[in-house]
Amino acid sequence: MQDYLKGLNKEQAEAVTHVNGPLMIVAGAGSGKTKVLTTRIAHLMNLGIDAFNILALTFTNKAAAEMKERIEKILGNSNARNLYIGTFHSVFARILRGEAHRIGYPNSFTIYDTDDSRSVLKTVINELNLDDKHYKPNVVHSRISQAKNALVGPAEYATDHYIQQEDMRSNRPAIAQIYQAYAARCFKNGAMDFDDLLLKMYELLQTFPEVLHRFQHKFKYIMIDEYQDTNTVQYQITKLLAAANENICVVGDDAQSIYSFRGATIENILQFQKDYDDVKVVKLEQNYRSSKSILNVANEVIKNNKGQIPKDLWTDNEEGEKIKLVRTMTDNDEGRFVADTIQEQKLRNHYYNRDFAILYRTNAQSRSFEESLRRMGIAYKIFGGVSFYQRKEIKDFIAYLRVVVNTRDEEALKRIINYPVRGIGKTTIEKIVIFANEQNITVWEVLQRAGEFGFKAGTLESINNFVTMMRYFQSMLGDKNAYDVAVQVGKHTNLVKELFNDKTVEGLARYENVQELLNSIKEWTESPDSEEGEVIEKSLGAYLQQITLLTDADDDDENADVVKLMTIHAAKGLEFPVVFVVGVEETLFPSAMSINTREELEEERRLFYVAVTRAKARLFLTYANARYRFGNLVQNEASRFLDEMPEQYIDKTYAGGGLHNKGSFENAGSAYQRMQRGFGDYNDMASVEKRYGPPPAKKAGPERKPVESKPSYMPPQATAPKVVEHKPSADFVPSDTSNLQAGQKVEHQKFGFGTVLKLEGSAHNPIATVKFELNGEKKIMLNYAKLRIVGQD
DNA sequence: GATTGCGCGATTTTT
DNA sequence: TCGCGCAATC
Repeated sequence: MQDYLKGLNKEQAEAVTHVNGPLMIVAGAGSGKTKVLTTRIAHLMNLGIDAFNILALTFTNKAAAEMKERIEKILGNSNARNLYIGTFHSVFARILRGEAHRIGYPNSFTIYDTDDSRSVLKTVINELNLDDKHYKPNVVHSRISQAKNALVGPAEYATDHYIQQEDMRSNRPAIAQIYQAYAARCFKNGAMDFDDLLLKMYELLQTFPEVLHRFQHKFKYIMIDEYQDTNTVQYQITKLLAAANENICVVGDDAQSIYSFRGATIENILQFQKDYDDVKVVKLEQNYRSSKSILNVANEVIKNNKGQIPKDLWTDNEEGEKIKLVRTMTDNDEGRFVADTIQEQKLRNHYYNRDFAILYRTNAQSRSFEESLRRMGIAYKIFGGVSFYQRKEIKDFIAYLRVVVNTRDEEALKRIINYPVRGIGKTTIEKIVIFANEQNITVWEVLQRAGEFGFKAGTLESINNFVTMMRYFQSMLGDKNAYDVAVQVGKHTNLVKELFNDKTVEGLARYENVQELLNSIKEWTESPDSEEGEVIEKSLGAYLQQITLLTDADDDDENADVVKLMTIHAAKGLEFPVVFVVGVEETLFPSAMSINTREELEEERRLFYVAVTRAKARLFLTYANARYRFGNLVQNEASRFLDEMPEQYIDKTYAGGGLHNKGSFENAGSAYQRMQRGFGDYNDMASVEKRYGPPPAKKAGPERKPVESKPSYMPPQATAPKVVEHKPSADFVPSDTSNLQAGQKVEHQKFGFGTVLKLEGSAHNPIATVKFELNGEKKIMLNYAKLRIVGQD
């Protein structure tokens, strides 16, 4: 027997050693699923199966990276490098990078993230003369996304009776039309959104049998993690790929299916046994993660869901601590309680920050925990906030790179055409877009042939300069790597300089972020290629596609000693010694949006199950009597899920308000009684306010320090004054600036003293660039702003 | 072109 | 309450 098989229990070993033919692993929470998957891959390779022939699909990049790492460890060599392991999206993006031309996209197609998609939708909605207040881009987007994930194209969408009825009912009959226009625009832009990565992959395999055969032959062994969360497209693609060899292994747990909003259907896992003959089914039912108390509570709650695959999850672990159920007065008290408890647990049980996780239903709940943790000086990190790549300055920079790689990308082109300012104004851009639409050519083509469209001489010159610059960047693509191109872009566009000259607090942060971006491109460029066989492309195009699929959860630094804050969704697949599940209240968890049907409610319950089963040793569930929502205090009841938990594993506590409630578990009895009575006299808002004071304090001033210095996860910046105030001289009289010269010293009423660097713009609309002593470089329109000429420099 | 001030809507969850 | 889009000013 191989060494690596020794640490497995009977069922795990059974799953690992099943080599050929379909295999379904029903893996309960904490049952060693990742171990089985990685060991199985190692086993396959040990049997002589080539790494190039193995495909493993996961739901996060992080899960993929972890798998790779663990396989390498088992094998003791780096053969794992050649495995195709990744998320559905990233693996398909990589394949499409070689094949997209077949379906009319450039191979260097752009990947649109959610923001890009919404922005294109907004454009399209306006072009159709529809009201974007009524056809809200995000509503429309989710509708289109659902359709794509269910393999429903624009044509079918428009004719499907049921879909049309739904749209009529919500009074949005034009969604079909928008869908059609949106798809056409994305295509014209040479861009795919997240859903397209799946949809176009499917179309590719459907339309080109030779491509299908090639990949069927290549991926002789297919493994899919979190199968319960696959949607229709994903299901169909894997079915196509697996059809030739039927060596497909899926791992899932129907009790942890929490992505139906993304089109995932639990049917896929239930269907699996019907799709193939002789499906081997292995159930992993021993939990190695959690204490008995925790597991029993989870099991008991999930029993309230109907139609589960029968399984009996058990553990040999100790009974452990009871689950602490804690009620607080407000969300701020909840934050304080959690921070206090973390501090106390660190002292009492010698935990590190990294042993704690705070899990919530919605991202918006993180605020009170951030504040209390910061106040206690406990380092933390929020996962799933605004990603680094979503920041404006980063998106601007990346937009240049995107256009360089794919000139069809109108979305990016519009973003940068006049940024930094180069005299191609709003009106000009509107004209350009109209020309492009009229002639059915791309915006870039209009720019290239600008001479034919009768622009004014000045405008034409600006356009031509822009085109020349972009062509210069493009000319480097062939022989320069991603980093070199990016550096040139930064230089020639003045982007970097512009940010450098902005000396405000935000300006500095933006400059640092762009530097950070350049560093990351460099790092990526220099990271090792695959040793043999496929060389991982280090082109700019490959880089851009890659980063769009990154989320900030992916760059988790395991070693960082920080408390982790994230949504329950983001916590799936992770485990922590001590877990706080917070905000366990009606309307929040279960969410008010999800209590209308049994299906929705059951998904919320599964989510609760996922949350509870993340904990290894200690679990705290907290909920607040009232919380601030949009500025007012709103009352909530305890979540119904709490009633479903077996009492004998629960320790109920009331952690009152204020800072002096440490170790208040002693008064559990009376608190419990008060809870039973529904908190009697604290039940009205007036007394809550009276006792706990007015709404939360204003954000602290500029002294607020981020706990971590990494730019991508800085807590929200306090708003520092944008302009360093200048008090105009008493004798301030605006000068006649018609003969202003570069080099002259001037005073501005608000910006203070500065030196004129250059003059541009037309005679009737002159613009001066002035470098102010206190506020950096500004462009000043002389027609409006008043400058006093102080003298020669 | 850039800044400021006002009014309004927002909270599910993610690749 | 907060952040964003839009209109009004410099």
